[in-house]
Amino acid sequence: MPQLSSGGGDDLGANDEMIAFKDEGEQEEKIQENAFTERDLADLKSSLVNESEISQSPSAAAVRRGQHPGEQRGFAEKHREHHDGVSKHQDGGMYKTPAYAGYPFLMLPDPYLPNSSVSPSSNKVSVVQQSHGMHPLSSLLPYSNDHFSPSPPHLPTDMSQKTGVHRHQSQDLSGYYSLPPGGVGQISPSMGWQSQPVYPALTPCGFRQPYSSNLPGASSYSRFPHSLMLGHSGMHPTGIPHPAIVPPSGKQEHDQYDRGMYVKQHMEPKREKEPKKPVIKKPLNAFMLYMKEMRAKVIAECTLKESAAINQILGRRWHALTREEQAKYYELARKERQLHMQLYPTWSARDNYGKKKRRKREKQQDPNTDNSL
DNA sequence: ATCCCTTTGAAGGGT
DNA sequence: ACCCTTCAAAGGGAT
Repeated sequence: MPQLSSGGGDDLGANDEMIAFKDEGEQEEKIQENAFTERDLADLKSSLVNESEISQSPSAAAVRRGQHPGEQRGFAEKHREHHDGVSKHQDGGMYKTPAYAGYPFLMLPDPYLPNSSVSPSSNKVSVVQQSHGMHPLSSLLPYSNDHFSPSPPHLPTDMSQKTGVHRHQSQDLSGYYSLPPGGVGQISPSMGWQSQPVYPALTPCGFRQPYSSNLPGASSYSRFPHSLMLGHSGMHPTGIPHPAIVPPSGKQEHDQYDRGMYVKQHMEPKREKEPKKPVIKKPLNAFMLYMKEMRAKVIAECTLKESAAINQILGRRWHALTREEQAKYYELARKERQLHMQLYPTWSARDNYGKKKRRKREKQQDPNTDNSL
């Protein structure tokens, strides 16, 4: 699929090309597992937490994707092939599912808005956040805007008016991202959810539920904290506020749920403290975008809270997605990278190295004792 | 208060 | 080209 830029297309983003899945090799055995018995399902249900290696889901995914002969190829090839077959119909069945109850991109900082100058040289971008602004990328997705339209209570709906910025949702996205013509439109979900039963069939979550059902649930939906959707106090050196910019204090994701709260927390404390350089975070990859979107749904379905467990589910669901479904997120991620690159041309992922301490590095050193030398 | 966990993908550096 | 490491989100749990 061309526009996924297997090198071609745009030279901005790194190839979204999908390297073969880590567990792609497992698919051999998965083929044997095609006879996925109910007993397996039962086992899975009871031991999903640990069975990420067992990868039933990938097998399930294999079953779904296995409709095509060349199932064991790398994902890039799969994508390529799939996009050859795409563009049949645009009804986007999958997107109609309530699972996509609105996409975070619908609310974005001005830099992402059509009329906002994305050019790094412009400082005129309003810092005020739009509540019902439409992300240019959102046009990529059939997510109905009205899923998000009832603007969250904590986000004043007239904010856009304050900014004096009007957005033209109908404007051509490619204009903002310098995308190759047709790059956007080519993403067309075709297969829809008809083949979705894999996971949902298992259980809504296919997961053991260690928690009682007193979860925030629906409230989680109202705060879709996409990195691109909410404003921050972070400011790009150019003056352009960008969600990727996080105040040195970090923890942006927790604060951004409620802008009011965010402001409150950041107005008084250490005002005169030397303004350390804001951290520009990495653009989200396809899976991260998918997680952001689906996390709330999984939480609601599975009454889970632990992100580690949720992420396991999301990881399996990710593999269970059809190529078309995944392609949507790959494309979004590609555009995020493009935008990120436009906003912060000099930024490097390396800039954030060491910001998270060392984490598991030493952990990995432990098991293998050869590091002891 | 900080780090871990857990997932996939992107990116950078080393070989 | 390939391999390894780190980070991106998330939030409960552990330290």
